[in-house]
Amino acid sequence: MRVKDEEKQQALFEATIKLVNEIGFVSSSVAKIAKEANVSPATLYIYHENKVDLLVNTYLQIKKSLSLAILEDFAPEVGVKKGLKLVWRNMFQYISKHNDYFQFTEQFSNCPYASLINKEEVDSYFLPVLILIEKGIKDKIIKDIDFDMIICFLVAPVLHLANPKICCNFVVNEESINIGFELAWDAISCN
Amino acid sequence: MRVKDEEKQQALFEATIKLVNEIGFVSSSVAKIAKEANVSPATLYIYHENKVDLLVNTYLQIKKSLSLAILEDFAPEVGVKKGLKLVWRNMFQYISKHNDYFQFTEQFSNCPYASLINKEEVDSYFLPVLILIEKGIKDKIIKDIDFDMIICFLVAPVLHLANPKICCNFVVNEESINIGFELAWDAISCN
Amino acid sequence: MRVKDEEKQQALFEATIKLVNEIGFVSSSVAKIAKEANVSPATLYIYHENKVDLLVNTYLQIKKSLSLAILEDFAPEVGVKKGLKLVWRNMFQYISKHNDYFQFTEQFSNCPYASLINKEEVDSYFLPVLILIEKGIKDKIIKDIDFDMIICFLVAPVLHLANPKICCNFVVNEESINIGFELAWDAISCN
Amino acid sequence: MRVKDEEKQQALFEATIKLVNEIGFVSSSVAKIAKEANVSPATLYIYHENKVDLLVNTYLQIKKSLSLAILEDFAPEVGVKKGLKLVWRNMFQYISKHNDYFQFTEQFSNCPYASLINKEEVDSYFLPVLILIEKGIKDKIIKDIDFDMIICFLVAPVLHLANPKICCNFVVNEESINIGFELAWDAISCN
DNA sequence: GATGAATGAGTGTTCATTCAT
DNA sequence: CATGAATGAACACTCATTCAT
Repeated sequence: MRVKDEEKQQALFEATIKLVNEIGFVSSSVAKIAKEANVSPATLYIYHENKVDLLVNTYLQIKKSLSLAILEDFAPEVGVKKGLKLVWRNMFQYISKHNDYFQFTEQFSNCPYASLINKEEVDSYFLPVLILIEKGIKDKIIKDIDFDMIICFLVAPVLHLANPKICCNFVVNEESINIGFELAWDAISCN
Repeated sequence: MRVKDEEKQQALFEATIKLVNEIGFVSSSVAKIAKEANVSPATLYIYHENKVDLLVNTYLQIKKSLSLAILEDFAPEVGVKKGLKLVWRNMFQYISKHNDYFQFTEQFSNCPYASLINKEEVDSYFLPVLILIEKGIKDKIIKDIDFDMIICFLVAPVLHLANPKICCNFVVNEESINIGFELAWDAISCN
Repeated sequence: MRVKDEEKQQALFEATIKLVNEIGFVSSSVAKIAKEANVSPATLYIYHENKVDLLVNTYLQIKKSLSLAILEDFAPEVGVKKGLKLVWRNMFQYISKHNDYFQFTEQFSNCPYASLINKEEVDSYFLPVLILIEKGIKDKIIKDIDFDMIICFLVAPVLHLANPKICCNFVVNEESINIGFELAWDAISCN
Repeated sequence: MRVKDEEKQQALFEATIKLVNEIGFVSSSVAKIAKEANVSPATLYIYHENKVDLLVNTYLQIKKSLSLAILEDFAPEVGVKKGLKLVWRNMFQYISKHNDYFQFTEQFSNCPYASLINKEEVDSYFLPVLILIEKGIKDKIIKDIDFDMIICFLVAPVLHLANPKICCNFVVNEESINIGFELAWDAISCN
């Protein structure tokens, strides 16, 4: 993989996301993606080993940018609840702004290529949040239960609400974001 | 004249679910599905108009059977919390038992074919639960907020926890089911 | 071939002609023809050995009916010119009335199945006309040249003019039929 | 980057003509044509949008080459009869030489794809001949009747006589060509 | 580095025909 | 006699990938 033209690289990512969202994995052929990116199919293979590699790399790049967005202005010092609330709001805002990225990852997460992802590495992007939760548990602010369970009530509702395919009526605004967080907080916090 | 063979129909459904789970939508060709079902590719087209029709019908059948399982022993008279708890437990048990069905629907829900589903019809399968929640709101047992939000905290965590691709460590047992429900209940109930 | 229901037989012929004209040989499958004739594909095979047999039989039936139409009111006694003129007019009238039959035979004559036809048998349907022409040659009313050449100037123009695919503007009426015959007669007669 | 191979293009045309003549439109599959042309089926689609496009383009190329052959040495100055006689002879010679091309167009003209051809454009190839005929009519050398009728007696007999499927006994030589033309001329000329 | 041509293997689908009733 | 179910083979076409330039 000889990297040269950053623009082509980016055009390929965007073409991939756009096409997969519009016509799905099944119909998104290399030829179509290359055309959408104004690039020859052969060129695509300079930047990615093969088709699966392209998809995986696209996924990883999105996850990376998501983690950056989520941790924007994040400061553990403000306390557990305030910290998590910021993360919660950042997630909603990122997803609202980049709904196409989000749709892509949702599709990708549920397809067999997902198993090619190094989950631990992706998780590490979000480490500061995990540390804050652990602190919350230790300080008896958050219920002392299985970690997956906590994450579940913090993440799953966001993905559910923000997914227009599932919640087509849900409106994302400051108020609904706050209400949502209060429910999540009621679920995981000690009383 | 021969008569349509119910066994073939069923074999097709099972082959579809198995293959889609194992190799994904992209690689699940009609030829492979037919072979897995011990049926000629041409025969598949007697039972389904085309490949998409096969996938959609498979999805609908699963959703139907899920709704039946969820509502087993359901009796609104037992009260809001107990009623919802039963539903919650039924969901976990169904998903544990039929993890392959569940995986299929998760993939399907996030692929473009999902838009071909009449969502209202599918929702209607679960109507009794919706009515119980509405009663809970009216009786001030459940928070008076957007309906989607309530559903979200009741459904999304189940799908999240039960999905081995996401929560590979989570163990489904009587205790973890109960804990999960208590969190969900804390989220949606009036204190 | 066990013949029983004359109606089904006829329905099959008409369905074949209609479909071949509308969508061509290539797309006219046995299944479609059977459906058009309100008959099961399997039933078709009671009346015809296979698909080619169906097409050939359809062609032969049309040729037979054409020969009957052409020879209607034919009487060699009226003389060579009057006799041929009647035949000429009968041809135009038959083709105008049964343009779908005609289109079918034109397509069929130019496809490889045509070689399966016993040309001599078909020609024999039109024997009286051939005899009249021979008489015309003997009586020095018609030019004494190759027989094929005579037939050619009597038949080819009709097929050409009556074919809406070639002569889309040509109008078939009493006057144009007469003019056409005069040209043909000028061509073949001893001035 | 490789460059489009003119040889492949030509091989495809010839394979198409050969196969369609030998086994007909119905049996001439893309796979067979590609094999005959020593080319991958996929390659065929680089040169032609689809199968119909291949057939249409083949037809058009033949018509173009026919028009060039017909107008070879054509000079309106030699007069109407001599001019048309040259065209008549050129047609016979071209058809004799390229009987396979001719057979293909005969089949094509009578199949439903024919409607995809821009007839006016094809006609324009032969414009000089049409102009000569018009001059003949104006000069009262040719009968003043419907144009289609004139064309019919000039063209249909050639196609008829030259078609070995119809006139299997007819021998094309200088004498028979002349005799044929005299008949045609007797038909259309003002005696 | 970048490309369009080229391809064998595969796609979803339909085919002519036969089978079991 | 009549049928719809059933099928292996074939269909037109597209695929991910490589090649020659």
